[in-house]
Amino acid sequence: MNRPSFRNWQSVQEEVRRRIHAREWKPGDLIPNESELAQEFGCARTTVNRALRSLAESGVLDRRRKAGTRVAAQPVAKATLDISVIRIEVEERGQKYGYQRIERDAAVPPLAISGAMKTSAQRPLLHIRALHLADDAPYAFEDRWINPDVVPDAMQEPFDSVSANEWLLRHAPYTHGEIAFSATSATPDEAAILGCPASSALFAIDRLTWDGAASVTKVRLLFGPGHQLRTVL
Amino acid sequence: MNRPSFRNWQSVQEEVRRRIHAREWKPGDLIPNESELAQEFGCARTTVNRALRSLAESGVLDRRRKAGTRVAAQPVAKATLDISVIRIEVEERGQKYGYQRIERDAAVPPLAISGAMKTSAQRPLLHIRALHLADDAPYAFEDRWINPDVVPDAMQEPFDSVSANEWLLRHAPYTHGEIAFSATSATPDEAAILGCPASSALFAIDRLTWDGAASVTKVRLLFGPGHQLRTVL
DNA sequence: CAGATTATTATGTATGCACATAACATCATT
DNA sequence: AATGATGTTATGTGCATACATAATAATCTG
Repeated sequence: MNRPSFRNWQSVQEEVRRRIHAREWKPGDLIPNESELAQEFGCARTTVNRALRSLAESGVLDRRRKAGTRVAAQPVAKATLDISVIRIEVEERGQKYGYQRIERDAAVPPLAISGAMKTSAQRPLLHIRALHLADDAPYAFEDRWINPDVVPDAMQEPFDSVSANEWLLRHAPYTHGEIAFSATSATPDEAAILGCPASSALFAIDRLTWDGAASVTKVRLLFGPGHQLRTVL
Repeated sequence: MNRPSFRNWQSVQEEVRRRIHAREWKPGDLIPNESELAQEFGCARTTVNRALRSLAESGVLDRRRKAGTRVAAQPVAKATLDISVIRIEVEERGQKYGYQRIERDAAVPPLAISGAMKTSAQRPLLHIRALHLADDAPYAFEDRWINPDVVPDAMQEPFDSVSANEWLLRHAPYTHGEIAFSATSATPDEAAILGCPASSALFAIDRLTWDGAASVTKVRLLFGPGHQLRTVL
């Protein structure tokens, strides 16, 4: 029997996936090296490398120089969440997007905020509270602090029609950030804003972005009961 | 002035990132094509391609054949969550992992389950309920249904010391899956198991995995109040 | 001029080769 | 036997070249 040839990296990847799935290569197993696979598959080593590198990125393989490539013993599923602007998120659900600014002022933030943002405890920050709507119903409550030292232009923005969520993405570049997801019980205030019973279980996204060593903005987004963040594995 | 040369793809990537961050290339802008950049950077087109491809994967650039490469207008932040085995998760927090099986039986699932898993409404599935502990305190409550047609070996497993969470990853290959995050109010039953007040806001992860067209398992993981799922941007 | 055909162009990828680098193995030295 | 130098090996990457492919632009044709 003449073995089929795998002449592009996608088909090599598929074949490797198949062998792992078929348990020909079991979790923890060392697989043949690139040169051997290239010979077997009838393609260049570069092509095999491309396929294996991609599989390593998605967590299926563990690769180490000299040590070789092995099937991930503990296959960590990598779920990639696309965090976009809320307006886009709502529109992609086929709903009408709406926005309401609730509050905008400069204020000295609670210590938890200035601490996390590494700003001076007395320094007033720009504080925005707003509601995002989907089909005229409350969708997400945004509570945001902006560092005016990093984004001075924000002080001139009213954020009454364009959300800070959207404005910042366009005007405030950042280098890195942290994001956390959690569940929280609605305070009476939050419940009133989101139009849900007090103590409802809300889905919370906390995000903190940095431009180098300085924090840009810290935001908490609260989603009403029933909200799901979904993706594929 | 002699321009610096960028002789590896990481430094090319860095330079592109810098230009975008410095607004030399603004969101939506078409950037020079690979050949031009290769010439400017004094490297091969392959190297530029590697850098730009990687940036496109992370959502910073939009690339289309012939149309060229442009800076993403709506930079979607891609948060990658590593979903691993709960035991590993706990151990990585430096805590002692514990496991308790609460229930194991074959039962006809609610319609919501058989519907989602696309199994016959009368078909009994393997039902496991278990508690994961961190430093002897409740950490996560696992409520799982397993499709015995796809994972017959599971019927022989007691799941009293090794969690289904871990056993399945080792013994039940899957091709794809869905995952959803949400917040939910603790039922009295759940509250008792997790040792928290009834109606507490719990963080829920729902996962459904498939092997081709057949569902492998559907699981709901509930985490106690205060639990956060965090990652970097 | 509408619609189909063809050319052009930028990205996508395969290949052979070379060398870099990390990690491990081996052997020599104290 | 501990320590350090050296070699070996598998992956990681760069380069030149060639061709593939998708999408657009230009051209031809009825």
